[in-house]
Amino acid sequence: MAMARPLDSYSLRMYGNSSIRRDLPRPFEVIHCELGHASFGSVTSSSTSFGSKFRNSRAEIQFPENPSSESILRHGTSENGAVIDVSSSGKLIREYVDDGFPEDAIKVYFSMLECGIPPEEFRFFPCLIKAFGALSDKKKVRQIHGYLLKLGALDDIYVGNSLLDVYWKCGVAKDTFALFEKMCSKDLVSWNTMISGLCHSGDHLGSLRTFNQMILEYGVFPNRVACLSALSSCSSVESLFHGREIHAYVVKKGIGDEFLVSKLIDMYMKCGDVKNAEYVFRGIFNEDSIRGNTVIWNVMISGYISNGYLPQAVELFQEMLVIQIQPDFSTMVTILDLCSELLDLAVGMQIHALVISLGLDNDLRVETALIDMYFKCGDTKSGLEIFRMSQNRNTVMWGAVISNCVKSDCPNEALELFHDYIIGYGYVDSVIILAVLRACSSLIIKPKGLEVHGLVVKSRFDSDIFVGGALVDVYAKCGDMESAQKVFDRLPTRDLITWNALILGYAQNEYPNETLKACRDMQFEQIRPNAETGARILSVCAQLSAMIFCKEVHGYLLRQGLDSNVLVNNSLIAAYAKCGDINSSWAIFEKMREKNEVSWNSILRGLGMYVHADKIFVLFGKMKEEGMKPDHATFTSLLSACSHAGRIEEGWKYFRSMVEDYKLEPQLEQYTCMVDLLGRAGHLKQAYDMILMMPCNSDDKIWGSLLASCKSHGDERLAEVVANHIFKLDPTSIGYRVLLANLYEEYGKWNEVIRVRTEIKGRGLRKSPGCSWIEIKNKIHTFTAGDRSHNQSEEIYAAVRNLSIEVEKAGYISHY
DNA sequence: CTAGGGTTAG
Repeated sequence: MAMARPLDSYSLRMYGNSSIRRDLPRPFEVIHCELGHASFGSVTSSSTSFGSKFRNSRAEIQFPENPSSESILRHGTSENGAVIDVSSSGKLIREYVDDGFPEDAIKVYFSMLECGIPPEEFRFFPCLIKAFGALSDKKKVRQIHGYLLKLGALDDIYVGNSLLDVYWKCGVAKDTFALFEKMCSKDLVSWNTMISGLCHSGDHLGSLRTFNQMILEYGVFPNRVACLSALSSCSSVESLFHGREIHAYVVKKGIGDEFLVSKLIDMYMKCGDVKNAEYVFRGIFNEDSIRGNTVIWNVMISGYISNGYLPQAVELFQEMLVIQIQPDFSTMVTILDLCSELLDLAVGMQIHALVISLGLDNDLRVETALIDMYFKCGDTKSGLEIFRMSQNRNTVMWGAVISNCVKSDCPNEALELFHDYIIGYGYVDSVIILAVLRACSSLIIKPKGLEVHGLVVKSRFDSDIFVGGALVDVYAKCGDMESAQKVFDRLPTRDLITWNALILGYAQNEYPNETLKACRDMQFEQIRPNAETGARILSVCAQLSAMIFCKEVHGYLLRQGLDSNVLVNNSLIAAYAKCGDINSSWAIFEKMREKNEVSWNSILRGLGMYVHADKIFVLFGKMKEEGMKPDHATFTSLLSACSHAGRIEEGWKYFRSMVEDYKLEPQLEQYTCMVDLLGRAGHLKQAYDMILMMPCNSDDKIWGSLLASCKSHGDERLAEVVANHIFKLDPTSIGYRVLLANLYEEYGKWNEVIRVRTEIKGRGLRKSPGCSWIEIKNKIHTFTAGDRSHNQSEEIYAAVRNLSIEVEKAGYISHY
């Protein structure tokens, strides 16, 4: 993705703030004359001088058409008396261009002309063209192009080739092609300029096409320069076919120097052909001159890493040290990346020691890689320490530390660092802004999000889809879908990530209709959802127990060809079970060709709500047979099945097995299942002791389960104790107070009933009424007790009365 | 006088 960068000192120099060097020999006294952005000087002279001509010419360079009257002289004289000749101005121009002062170089040329030297004497046009190119102003390049055309200088192949190159560097591919077509003679350099220009401009296929055209249509055979560019293009488009052809050609011609060798290895690695990369690499052991080339080793190691050959990368690095190839900063950066990948802190620390002994610990890039390594290997403290001690921080290093803090689940730390950063720098880049937005999202802090949003707009990142997606996510997490939609609508383009952020926002905030609409709109834009989109929407379907929603999403995912995805199917199993359609869950489970642990856990959990416990136990046996490893979720499913069926014996068996056979430390969830199981079976004291003895903190759910058991087994004394535990955890708890009151009521403890009910009133607590809903034509209609707001409520209540009569006729006896 | 150079920090 394209990243906006603040202007650096280089570009500042290019635009406006032209620096004129004083330390180089300056034979001419210079006056300034405005010319577009850049300023030019010209020799002090009469009003008829050429300098005054381009002052009036609306930022156009006016090249002198006729030499001035005195120009019969071969050698001009400047005002301070220095003799100027063509060759000394040429040398000066070259010097200025090489040192990065193109404006001064151009001034020298004009001065030369003003001194009466005719342009046709000049033989440094390629250098002058380079100077124009360095101004990064395509208009000025076109002007010198026209000027040279008039002079007839374009017949010179050097001049043409230089112009080609400069056009590429100014990013005007169209003009380059036009010139290339018109050039009457093309040599290898012309072709190479085109091939490498295409390569650098990102048109790798065009680059390879030109390479082939040169050989096949024009019979020009490539040299090593052409091969280097073409190999770069092969790497980028991963064209192993072309790469191998070039490899063969290089071998046949015997032009394999160290640059070509490393490019070839790089090409094979980028194409995923590790075997051939190794083959080329082994060749260097026969060539003493290039065996010690560090870069080749670096390319080889980083190639191994990017192809996932981590042990080989380690081995090669060790070999490199053994045969004493000098590692450089790039080796260190690459190896630190390897440590991060391996999550090997011990080796990372050894590399840190090596970095210090090599004296590379002050290298900004190495320091940044060290910070990254420590964070990724889980040593946040050391990562921060290196950052704090670093003498040479830059935006990349700040980005490394801030984004790693967010990834390491320290969003507060990240926001503090960001605060320090922004005070010192005043601008942000996209990596930092993304990290900060993620921190806001995970902390759900909207004010900070709004502040960063302001910064996003100010820094002109508001049309960046990555940043936009992160902003949508922040607003969605904070529940402000209106703002999320606004940000989304303003994005110039949307991709899967941004759509996902919006859809999940609607889903998580329980807007099923908007969620589905967004899914349809995404489809309309021809963007296909990925498995994660599907899984996350389905988890919302499950949360909402919304059957129609679930079916529609299922159909949608089917049409998108995601029905064979494990993640999607696991979510479908859970969602259908939650919506009460266990048959669909089972059908999906049976049809799945690829199942993982989560698939088994989902179906066990789903079935646990509906079928006989024995079936669950059998299924668990099958799960083990298929080599699946039970985890906490598996045991939660098993234990809750035992609890529903009152199977104490099996409950204890699985609980013990979890600890002993699978070395899984029971969590609150599993303890809750056991307390529920014991309580339902009337082992109230045992259940109570279990809560007190378990190593984790209790919550209202585990106590609530026991309270319900106390109610059904009529132990009002324990109920009081249990209830007090709940009220201590949640003083405003209303549901459990009602449960307690009902318990006393059932056993005729009227004084206690009054006490609890008075407390409820005194605390101003109100129980939110129960609620049910039904889906009709993609709309969810909700109903609460006594609600008459629905416009068909009369008919609805009439239907309810009729149903009640029918139910009683059928023999149902209501408890109330 | 003109083309080109490998790995490479968030």
